[in-house]
Amino acid sequence: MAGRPRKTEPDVALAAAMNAFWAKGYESTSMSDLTEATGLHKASLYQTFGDKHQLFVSALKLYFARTAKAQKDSRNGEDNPIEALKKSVDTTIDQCAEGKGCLAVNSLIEVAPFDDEIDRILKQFRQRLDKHLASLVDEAKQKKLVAKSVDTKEAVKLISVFMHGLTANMAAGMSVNKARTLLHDQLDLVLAPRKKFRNAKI
Amino acid sequence: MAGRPRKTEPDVALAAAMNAFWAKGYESTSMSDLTEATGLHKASLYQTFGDKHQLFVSALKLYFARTAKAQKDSRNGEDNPIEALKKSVDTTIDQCAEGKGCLAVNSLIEVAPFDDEIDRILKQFRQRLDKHLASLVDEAKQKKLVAKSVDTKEAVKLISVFMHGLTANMAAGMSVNKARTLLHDQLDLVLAPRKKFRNAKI
DNA sequence: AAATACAAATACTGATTGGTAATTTTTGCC
DNA sequence: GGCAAAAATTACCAATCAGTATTTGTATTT
Repeated sequence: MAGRPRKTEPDVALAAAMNAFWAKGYESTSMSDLTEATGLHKASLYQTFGDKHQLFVSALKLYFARTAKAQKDSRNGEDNPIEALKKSVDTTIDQCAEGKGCLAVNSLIEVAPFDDEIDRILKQFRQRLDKHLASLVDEAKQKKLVAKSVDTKEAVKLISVFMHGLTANMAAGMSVNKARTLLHDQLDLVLAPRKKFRNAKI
Repeated sequence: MAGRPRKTEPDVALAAAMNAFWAKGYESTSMSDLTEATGLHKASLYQTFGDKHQLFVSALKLYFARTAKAQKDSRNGEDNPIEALKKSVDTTIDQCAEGKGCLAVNSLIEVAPFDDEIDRILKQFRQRLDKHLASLVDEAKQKKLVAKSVDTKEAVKLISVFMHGLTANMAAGMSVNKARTLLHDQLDLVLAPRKKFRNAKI
């Protein structure tokens, strides 16, 4: 019933592995990188988490759990759904600082195209985030903070795709400030009603 | 002065290598993948292009040369700068079809963070594309197709970052049609003048 | 104290990686 | 035909990869 005590709790090791994958991507993170990051020996990692791919799946799921929690928290004590939306996307941006980008977007490009399981997980993740944004936009429409002429689904897609682009740029060094400024411009554009410019033939 | 004839011209082999990197990324494309793609043996590749990294640099530069040419061509016989801009970004989207995404954006995430040379090349590339878009926006403003209240630099950034997001999604399977629709929505939003919604506290 | 349970740690595997050295083949020129 | 140039080809290298089998160490339970 008892045995040698763990030197590191599995969830702590998993968080460390997640950060390693986040920093270097899936392929480039070797098992030896992971042992260094977690402090666990290779054999222990296999014992605890299965192979490298299973470990990556677990790391992704942890990332999503944390992100989802951050999203929920950003709603706390915030009546204005627009402000809540702003806080929500801002925390996402903050999370991508230090040249790491977003683990989900990084994986979207690096591994999803060749890995059905990861592709499925990421798709589900994006859907959940989009749903969250959509509910905030809808609430804003109900409270007349956003014109009802704004198409919720379109608006959400324009925001989330833009954020994917931002995190891609942040992975390559775009500053948090620059990203936040652009994101706010985009929000302003998407959520404000617009009139067509009379000469524009777009 | 003469020797055994090449079985494949270097530029043909380079194009094949570029496609291989495009399809699988830098790390995941092994030398053996490259020999298969180019038809050249490993030693010949090293002889002709240097090591894997130099070959990747050459492949990136080819990608940029082709993209730049496509941009220029999209201007041919097009008076309206807005239409030219649309054609220009549309060709970029077309190029990213079939789940490959954009080689530049893929590399931005996968290799730029750990490779100063690639980072430099990609940065230069983005600057050149942004400049091209900016000149079209400016021309549109001069011809009163776009309101002069539109900030050119901001507009360009909102378009190009959005496109990065689009190509990331296309790498993971977003259809060309969906991407094009969203991109046109974004262009419409960015280039049309806007009025603030009175209740919006964004 | 002995048995049991469980994790750490070491040592190892075969396959694949990027990269080279040596050799063979095919051409043009004298 | 023979020489020289250049590319193709084969054979090879050390290092690293993901993954595993085995042993050692440390706790609880009886």
